[in-house]
Amino acid sequence: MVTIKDIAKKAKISVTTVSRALNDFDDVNAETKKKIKKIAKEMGYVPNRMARGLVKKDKRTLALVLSNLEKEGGKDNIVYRIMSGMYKFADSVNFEIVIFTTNSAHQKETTYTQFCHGHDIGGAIMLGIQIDDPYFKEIINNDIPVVLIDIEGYGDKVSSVLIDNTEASREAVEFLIRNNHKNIAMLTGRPNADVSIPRQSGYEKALTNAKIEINPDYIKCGFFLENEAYSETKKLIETHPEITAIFCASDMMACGAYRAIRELGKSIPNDISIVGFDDNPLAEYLSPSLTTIRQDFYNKGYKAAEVLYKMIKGEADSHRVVQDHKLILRDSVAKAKS
Amino acid sequence: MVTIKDIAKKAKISVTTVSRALNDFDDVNAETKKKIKKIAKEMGYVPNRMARGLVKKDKRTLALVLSNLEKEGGKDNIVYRIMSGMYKFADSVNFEIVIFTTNSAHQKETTYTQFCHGHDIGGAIMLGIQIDDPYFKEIINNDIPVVLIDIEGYGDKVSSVLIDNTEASREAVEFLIRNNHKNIAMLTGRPNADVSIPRQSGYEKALTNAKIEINPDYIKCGFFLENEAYSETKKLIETHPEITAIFCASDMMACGAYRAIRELGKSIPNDISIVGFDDNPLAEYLSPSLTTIRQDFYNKGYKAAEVLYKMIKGEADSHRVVQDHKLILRDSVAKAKS
DNA sequence: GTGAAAGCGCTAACAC
DNA sequence: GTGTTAGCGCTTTCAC
Repeated sequence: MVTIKDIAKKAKISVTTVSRALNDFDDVNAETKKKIKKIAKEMGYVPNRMARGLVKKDKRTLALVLSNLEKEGGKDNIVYRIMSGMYKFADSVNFEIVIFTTNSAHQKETTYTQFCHGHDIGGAIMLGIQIDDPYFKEIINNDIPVVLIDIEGYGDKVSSVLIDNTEASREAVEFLIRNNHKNIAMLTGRPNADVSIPRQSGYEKALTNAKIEINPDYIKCGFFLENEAYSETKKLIETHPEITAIFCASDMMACGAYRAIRELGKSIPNDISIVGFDDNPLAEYLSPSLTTIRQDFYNKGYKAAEVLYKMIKGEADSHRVVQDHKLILRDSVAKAKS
Repeated sequence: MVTIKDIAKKAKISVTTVSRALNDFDDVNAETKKKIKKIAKEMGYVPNRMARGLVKKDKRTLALVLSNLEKEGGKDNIVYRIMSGMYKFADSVNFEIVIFTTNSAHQKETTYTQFCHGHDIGGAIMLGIQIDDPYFKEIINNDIPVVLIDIEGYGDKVSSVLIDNTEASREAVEFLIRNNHKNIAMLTGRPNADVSIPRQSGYEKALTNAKIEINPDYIKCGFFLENEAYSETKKLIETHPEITAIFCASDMMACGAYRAIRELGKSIPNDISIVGFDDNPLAEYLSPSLTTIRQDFYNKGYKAAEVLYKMIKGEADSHRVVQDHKLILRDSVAKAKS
């Protein structure tokens, strides 16, 4: 492994000058600089991040805190897409990402704070964290900048990247209403997920705007889980056969609903229309293909990394980034028979 | 940030002893050790990985080399599941993983070797790399241990984790044959993917064993791509209406085949049976649900990390780890009409 | 413009 | 058992 010392020796010059040349300081002779850079290249020199990290205070590493990176890890590829975006940006500014995994249940002996100190972390992106997570408070109160994905947090070092969940849900449900549906049920997500509340508000708002009364019996919690959604849907349709449409706060729940409806011998969309949320890859392969709200997860990751970068650099304060969403029309919605 | 120096000061003892105590050396007084550990805990001491990494030669970091971590990144969650497994193991031995992304087309200025040196990498896991990748040779000839996923490589520092692709394919096609199919087509993967050859061999082997002649016209390359598979299937069925079954070397290609068959007004599995490969989450949600070969990707990642760990520790030489696979029976195969 | 020297936090000789 | 010293590869005062 070639070090600046080797270069110095070869160039018959001090390590100091080599260091300065390689870091493009102006107080070094143009000739010398050029020569040193050439030699460094020839010898295949690579700066050692550890050594540099040890002495410099400006951190070039981000932590990605992943909650519940579990065996099955959801059938979506949301985390993957967010990560792709993050890496894309991080790469472009030569930042590193190191992943710290946690789970709410079993606390590891290494805490988040310890992790950050041990790695000279400049900032962190949190994904999949929940509002009642023990980590949540710790992270928010930490002094290093944080970007939260899909969850709001307050503090001068805390930013959030999310979509307008209320608005998106409202659009989804309004689309159903425009298709003459009146008895519209909703499958909500985990109550401790920050997106669950606005998604439900959007649903309620749409109904209220259309002067449709909100029926609490129509609102069931599916915990973002397919199986939970399946059983809730089954109960829902059996007890309330008048329901003609269901808005699901995630595509995975829509999958569960599909299964329940099919088992009850009903047809989608003829008997019951469905709208999902996320546009996970499954959506277009279901039969019928699922009308849903699309989120750009790749861009979410990219933005999150960018916002974090700016906070670390001191170029930006904490703020909220609201991303666009889009209702994707497919085949799971039909006009309600009037 | 608290350092061993701080601890030393507080304990009125030298840094050396603190270091040794914290690292559980036996040549330090039990009393002292206990005291030091207590103080360290109280002060919330965390060893700085950089400082340690700088001075120790035993590397505790793995590189995960991800080829083509792209925007869309496939609709499967294979990479995600492999990663989950890797992190699980790495966590258990307190190893770190740092991700290096590459793509075949655009070479980054930082090469793999540079990356490894810059990070004091102990070993690397390669995912998604292809046999004709420029990186491939570089990596294989590098002196640091490598574990390849789904691709064979030779060298005394090179291990592979894979399934028996030939055998798996043979089983898949034999299942079709047992269902009276004789005119069985195959959609193969990218020719430069290492798994493509054995998967095709398995197909041919099954046919040969059953004394069915191999028809080259029945073998089409789908490049693991849905759209490619779609158009190839369409051509295939149009020109060879006698085909009653298609074996696809990936589930994504099966999706393409589904679409083509449906558009031709034929039914799955009544007119044409399909078997896929991977058991990606989509498989069970397709209509009809897809019979396919299941791979345990989580375990693949876990094993890969474990093998790498052992190589780094010098506890194992390079070797091949062959994982189990399983034919998952669903609804996309029917008995051929005789 | 360039170099000598100190030090980041830690570990590893070697002495005592 | 414990402390002293040196050094990992790099950056950064501060002289010259």
